[in-house]
Amino acid sequence: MDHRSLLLLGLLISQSQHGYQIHDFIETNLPFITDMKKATAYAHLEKLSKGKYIDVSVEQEGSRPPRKVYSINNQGMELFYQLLAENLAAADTVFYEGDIGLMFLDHLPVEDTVHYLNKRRKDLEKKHHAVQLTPLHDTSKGVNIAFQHKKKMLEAELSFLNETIQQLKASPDYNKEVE
Amino acid sequence: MDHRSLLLLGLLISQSQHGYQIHDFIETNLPFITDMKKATAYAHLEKLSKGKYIDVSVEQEGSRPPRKVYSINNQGMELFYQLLAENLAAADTVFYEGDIGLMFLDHLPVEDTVHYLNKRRKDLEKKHHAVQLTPLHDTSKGVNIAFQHKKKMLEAELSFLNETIQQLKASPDYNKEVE
DNA sequence: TATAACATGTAACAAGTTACATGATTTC
DNA sequence: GAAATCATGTAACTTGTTACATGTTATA
Repeated sequence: MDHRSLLLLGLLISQSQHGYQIHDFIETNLPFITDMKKATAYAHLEKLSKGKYIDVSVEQEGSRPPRKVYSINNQGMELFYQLLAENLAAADTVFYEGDIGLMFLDHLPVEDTVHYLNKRRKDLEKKHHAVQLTPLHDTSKGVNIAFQHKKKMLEAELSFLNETIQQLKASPDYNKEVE
Repeated sequence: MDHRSLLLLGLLISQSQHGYQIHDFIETNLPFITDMKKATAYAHLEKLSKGKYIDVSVEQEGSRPPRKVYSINNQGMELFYQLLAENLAAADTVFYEGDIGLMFLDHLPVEDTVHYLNKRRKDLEKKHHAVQLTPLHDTSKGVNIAFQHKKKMLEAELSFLNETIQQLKASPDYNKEVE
């Protein structure tokens, strides 16, 4: 909730924008930070606007669909700083759905577990690769740090997975024939 | 969704249990794996029961409130293996809310950012400490691995935070007087 | 000429949480 | 005698997603 408003406000600081534009920016540039959907972005912008945190002005080019251009105002800046402080100061609790599968790997033959975890690793490598390739045309220090964080966490996942797979393969009841 | 059913089914394999008991177990033993709420657990158990994946029998001790004891059946075991395979094979996409704050740290004086991130670090250290202290009376290999994963991810967070704070402190416009 | 991109919005749906209701028993 | 624990459940609410409706303009 809060972090979505923070994101929208933050993006409006660098320039006034309309909803479509903001969502488009998020989708093409920040797919590793959030997957906020269009309808959600529009709804939040309207809510921020109703709360007087952002101002609206309707623009229109020719007979193209009119666009609502949002600009952050003083109240919005105050809210931004408040949300930013809260966000920076708190370590959000992250739950990993994948941990639940791990909990029950005793119920499978080691070979099967290794087979599935190898798939997980491939999946992960693809994601890691994608983050690597992200163009950082935005040279903002902060955005860079956020990307570094994301990359580091993916690498931790990858290193954990590799260790775990090795460990399982080293177990006495692992049948090497299946490879 | 899926991972919640997987968890409940998995816990029912080791023993038949009633909802209160299962939720109690989760709350006291798995606070780092999930924070599934009571109402959610009950609802999922009822859904699994309606889907014929688990059987119910009502027990009652004296005049205490009756309890619905759930047992996993063959259909449930099949579902369990299917959900387990899917869970193990997929790397779930994790978004870190904290990344959004990081993105905008350019908008604050470095000293403020450092101050907030130090708070974040304390918060994180507390969480890391708590995981460290978790009693692993359950000696299941899988549960252990899941906990190791959680621990490793927290350590990656911590290491990232330390590096980032150091980096910020090393920036030319960081004023050491404030410490 | 079809379809993708531009631009906004709404209604239905999905999933989970909060808060409460009920009522017995054990503990402070 | 009050409060916590045991045991289940429901209704209202929150948040976000999916899918669609609308209509123009650029592109294939």
